[in-house]
Amino acid sequence: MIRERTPSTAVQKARKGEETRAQILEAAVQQASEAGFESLTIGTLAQRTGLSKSGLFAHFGSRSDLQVAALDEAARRFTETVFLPALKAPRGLARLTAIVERFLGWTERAGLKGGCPIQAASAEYDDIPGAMRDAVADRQRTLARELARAVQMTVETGELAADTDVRQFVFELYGIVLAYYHTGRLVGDDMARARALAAFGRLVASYAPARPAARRR
Amino acid sequence: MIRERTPSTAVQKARKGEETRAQILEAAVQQASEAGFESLTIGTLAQRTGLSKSGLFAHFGSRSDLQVAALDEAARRFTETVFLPALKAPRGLARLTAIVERFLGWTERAGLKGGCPIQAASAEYDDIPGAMRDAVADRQRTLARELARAVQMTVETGELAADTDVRQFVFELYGIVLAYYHTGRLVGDDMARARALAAFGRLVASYAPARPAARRR
DNA sequence: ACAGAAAACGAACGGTCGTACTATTCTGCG
DNA sequence: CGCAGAATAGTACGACCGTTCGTTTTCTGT
Repeated sequence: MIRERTPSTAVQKARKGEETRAQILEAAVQQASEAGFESLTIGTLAQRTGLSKSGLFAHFGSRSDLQVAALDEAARRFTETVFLPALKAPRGLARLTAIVERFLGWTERAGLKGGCPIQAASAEYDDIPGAMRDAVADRQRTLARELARAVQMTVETGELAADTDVRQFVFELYGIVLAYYHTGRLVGDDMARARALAAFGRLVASYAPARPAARRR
Repeated sequence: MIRERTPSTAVQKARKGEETRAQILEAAVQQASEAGFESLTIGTLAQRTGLSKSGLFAHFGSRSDLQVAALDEAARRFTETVFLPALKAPRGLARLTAIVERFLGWTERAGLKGGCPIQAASAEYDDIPGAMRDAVADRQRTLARELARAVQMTVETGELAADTDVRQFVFELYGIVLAYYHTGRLVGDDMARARALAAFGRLVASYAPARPAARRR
């Protein structure tokens, strides 16, 4: 992976092939964001990257592998854009709120022009067995687990009721995010974001502890 | 298929062509439910219905028209399966609850094997200008309006707070439905349904009037 | 029963799809 | 510099795509 001759630049140079591969994935994620993973076609992508069909194809064993790789790349960016920065906030409600705020419209922050690729993949391959469905189901499980962890911590800081059903909370939280993505194109992003944040506030309030405990620390 | 002149049955027989067209749309909606509208291909559909490609094609001017027709048919079934029966419940919370209960898993009740076609279309064509996007956006607006009407009635019966932000309520309600569809394939339909109904109960409770008013009538 | 209309068919089109194969060009190390 | 191996290009393939068109079959109204 890491490669270097003279480390003149901060970023380590990969071998040429990996660099090209990264460029392809960049284009692929962009395309998937705009028109779904089913629109990831070898020819279109080759044209977009300036490669020949066969040259591009050689980087992945098959179209399916390319799609999965693009999904992985999208997930990597999601983590990088949403979760990692939110870890700087103190655990508990602050961090959970940071996650939600970054979750809403993360694609824009990540430079994607369309919607959330992971959600797109989820909708596209829900009922179609294959490598893509397996990959996307795996990603969704990971996401749910990480959200649950953040919620659990918020319970532990006393900012949510001790008897909070964490999975139920995550379910409702994810619903808000989905509604946000769904509504965005219809009523404008700002409005959708405001509605989503309001909904999140109401959700937190409805799970508030009986007698608000002092926050730890 | 079946054909007759004398109207011995209650249902008036359409001309042969319209009957075939209906069969095609039946197959198309089924297919869209299972694998999305982008999977609606002339060849596949012809094979499914036992028609020739050109024979099928003649019923619609283009693939795009076929897709839109399939979406319209799906929407018709949605109304038939979800809204119309719920109108029998008295206006207010009872009717709203009936709508939600029928909304969850309506595809199964309508005989579809996959997910909700309308939601699939929504995800697929969000960012792709064209006839399909226009059609699906229109459907979504109609749906939001009808949900808002049911919620508004519930406010008027005093079962929701008088200062309820109806659009916000619909936003959150729709999020629950989306989360249900999204979670269903991951954790099983029963579990997802239970979570969705619990979330709906919590949503209603969180918008409860300050001092619960007596229900009208 | 028959004529005219409607419906369905069959073949063909130019394209694009994913994927093999081989050939060429480039890159990085000794 | 030269050479091995990686990276990319080129070409060809069979399959399917949506669509067109002319023909044939089936229906329908009288």
